[in-house]
Amino acid sequence: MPELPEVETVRRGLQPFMEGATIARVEQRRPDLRFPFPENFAQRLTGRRIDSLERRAKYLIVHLDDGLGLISHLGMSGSYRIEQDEEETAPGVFHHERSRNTTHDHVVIHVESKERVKSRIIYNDPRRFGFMLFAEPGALNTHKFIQDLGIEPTGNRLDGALLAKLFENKNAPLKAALLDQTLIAGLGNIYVCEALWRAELSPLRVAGSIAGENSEPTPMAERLATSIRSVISDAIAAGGSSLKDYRQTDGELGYFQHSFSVYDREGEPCPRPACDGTVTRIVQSGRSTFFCPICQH
DNA sequence: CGATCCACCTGTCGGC
DNA sequence: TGCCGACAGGTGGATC
Repeated sequence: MPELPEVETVRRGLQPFMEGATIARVEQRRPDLRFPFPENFAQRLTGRRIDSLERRAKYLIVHLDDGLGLISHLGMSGSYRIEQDEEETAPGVFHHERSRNTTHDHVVIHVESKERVKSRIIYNDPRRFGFMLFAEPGALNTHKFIQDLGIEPTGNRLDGALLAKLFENKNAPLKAALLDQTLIAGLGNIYVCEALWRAELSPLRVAGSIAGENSEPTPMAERLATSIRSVISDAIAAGGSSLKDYRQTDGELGYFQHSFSVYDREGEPCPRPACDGTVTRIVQSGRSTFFCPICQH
């Protein structure tokens, strides 16, 4: 599930428990996720204080007090949750906590805050497409998975002119160009579909066609840049999207899935006022694309 | 170099 | 019920 807004939601959920806290113990319950864990994974984390928690594209980066960076990617099905020891429950009072599936809890990080509050930060990932790696001190920006990432679609740096420049001479369809993490970093299948719908642009259109003749941004490039920024910002504000049983770190569901205009809405009427199109599903480079063939050109 | 495809996993859902 | 195939939020790495 996790695209940029979901990873940002996870970062915000973990931050109060991690920043300034000390790692007391790490349980690594299997040798690998998508990749093997680094040598001495648990040992190198144990005893460290956590300086800060950063997000870059869909990566979470935990900055430790010795300069080490823990790079965490959630893949398709990774999630974090927080657990704390419950208050003493009165005898005979049945505790109605939702039973949790702990089958795929692969890493448990035991932390203690400055106020001596103890928490467990648990990484769960059924499909194990996620991974955890180290960036050695000072080497984060030259890490092979980080160094080629493109511009963040948050803030206001991504405008029509920059987008036109990025897509200039690209023959790939817009859908593929928007998913290319070396151009724009953090968009995934859902938010690409949603941004293209907002911009009234077809996912099949050649990416280079939105760049102007002499690098002048076209109205299409301006619309797409605005749409990308708005859909990402709206999704972050809603706490991301919950698909399947994905939840935020506090167990709350994100709400943005209720705001999808086209994603996973095959056969429904196009929600654009005065458009009588039907949301259609096609497959592009092996993945579903949802769009309205009437209003998206 | 850039552009395309596949592999990596488990779980769920719909159809028969 | 049960079985089987299709599909799911991503992307590194192989291959052309």
